[in-house]
Amino acid sequence: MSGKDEQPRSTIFEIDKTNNFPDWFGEICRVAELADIRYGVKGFTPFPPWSFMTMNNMFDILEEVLQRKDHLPMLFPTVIPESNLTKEAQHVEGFVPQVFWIQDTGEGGKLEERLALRPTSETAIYPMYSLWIRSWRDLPMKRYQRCSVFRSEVKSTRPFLRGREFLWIESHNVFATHDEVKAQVKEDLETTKEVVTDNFGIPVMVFRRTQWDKFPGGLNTYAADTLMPDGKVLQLPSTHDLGDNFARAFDVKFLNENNEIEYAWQTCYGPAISRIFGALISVHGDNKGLRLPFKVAPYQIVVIPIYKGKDADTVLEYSKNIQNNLRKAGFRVYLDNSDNTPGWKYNYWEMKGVPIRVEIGPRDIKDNKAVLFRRDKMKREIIDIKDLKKKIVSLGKEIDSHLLAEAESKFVDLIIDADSISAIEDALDKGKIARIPFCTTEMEGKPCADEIKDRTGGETRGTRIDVDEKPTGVCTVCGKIATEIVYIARSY
RNA sequence: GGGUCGGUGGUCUAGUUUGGUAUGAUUCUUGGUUCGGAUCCAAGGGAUCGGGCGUUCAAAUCGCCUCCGGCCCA
Repeated sequence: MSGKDEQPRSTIFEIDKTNNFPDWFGEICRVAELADIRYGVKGFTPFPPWSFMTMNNMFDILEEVLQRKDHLPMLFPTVIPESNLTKEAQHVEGFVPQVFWIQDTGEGGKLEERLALRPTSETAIYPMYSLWIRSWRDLPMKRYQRCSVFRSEVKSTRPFLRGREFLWIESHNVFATHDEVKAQVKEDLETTKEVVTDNFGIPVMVFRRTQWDKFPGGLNTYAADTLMPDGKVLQLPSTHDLGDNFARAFDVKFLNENNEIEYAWQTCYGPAISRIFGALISVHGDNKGLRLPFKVAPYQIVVIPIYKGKDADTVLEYSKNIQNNLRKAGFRVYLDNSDNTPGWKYNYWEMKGVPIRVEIGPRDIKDNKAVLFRRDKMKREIIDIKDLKKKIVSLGKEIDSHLLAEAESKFVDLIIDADSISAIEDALDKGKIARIPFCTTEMEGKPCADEIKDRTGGETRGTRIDVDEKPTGVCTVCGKIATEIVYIARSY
């Protein structure tokens, strides 16, 4: 055995993410134990610990930001009576086709009124808001709930990206004026940026959606899109200016300072953590598996003890001490003292995406050193054991900013200005996003968007609100004076 | 919603053309061996072949229905 021409017999995970993204996604869900599609009900999947722990960390970060901005948590029932669900006409049209209904109980019992599994909770919450809000002194009311919602999607479902039950936070806010609503929308978009980009390392572009693509029943929808490895965009948190439409439908009124009754103004904001998790693994993952940000990884550090028979006790005890010390310092640490060989453990935890690995062997103990490995760059360094905590703190930050920087690099040269439908198609075929002057995002512009969709497969994502852009010239489709610049992308 | 391919121990898979005792690997359990990039050996466990109905002496295999999944298109 020369040992030189031996190939590794197999790998725990090795798939070309860039050229084979659908396979990559399905396999990583299975191998890393993120979602188990064997449950047997379309669009419903159990989430094992590895994905759920990560999503919980993501929820915690989001809730911390919301609470810092004066939103209070609450929880409503899962079911909504049909009469409430159908109070706002456009909302009905938008959501009822996707509703799961409960109508029976026990053996042959019939409910007097059908109950909907909430597809979103406006129609559950606002009837209660109508009771809870009496005076301008009750406003603003800023509340949110962390829950799952149910939508009978007709499109093909995928774990995390499109499920029929998904995990999210929905924030429902009530104000005395429309100006406050606009300020809340801005705050929500800042929250999105802080949470999704600064904490999860996922860059986004923020759009005001077109009138034909807004939240059913609202005035305007604002949404963040990110870019997936296959060149398609994915909608992440969206926030909605509901105007006073729902207040009128659900009778949410308050007495103002002049003792006059007024309808309230509302917003809602719905970051779907399970979907953001899908984006997170897709954006950061590489051919060897997951690369989880330090801030959200269930285990931030895995300690791998390395020993021959006679060293076992010493090395194990030493490793346990390191684990305890790191835990005391507030890190999430796992010590892998299973029977597998070190090489197996390296591959396994790299596939799982643990950001930092500490290797401890007899040599290191003797020299007061440790081997520190970072998953994002697959690089090792040998450090003094006394510097361990300090190094981990700085390395954790470095990993997260490196993951973000790498993701942002995919946005460079992403946008191509197009002046014709064939130019749009060209751009999309290259995996780019097309930017065009457009007649209008009011309903009158829909035929132009439909034509683009038919001929290029691209969807009109709306107008950017995180950059200032002024149109010149005419609509790329109909030739009327352009009033807006819109972006066209293939999407999920 | 349209099209298409698929479903066989926990996982991956052979077998389906030509109906007749279901193949191999891996995982798992036990014992030993090994441990700085997937140790090796031995023994053991594990499947009413997605579900239902039909054809047949006989169905993983043929037919119909259905559920679930992958991919492509709208």
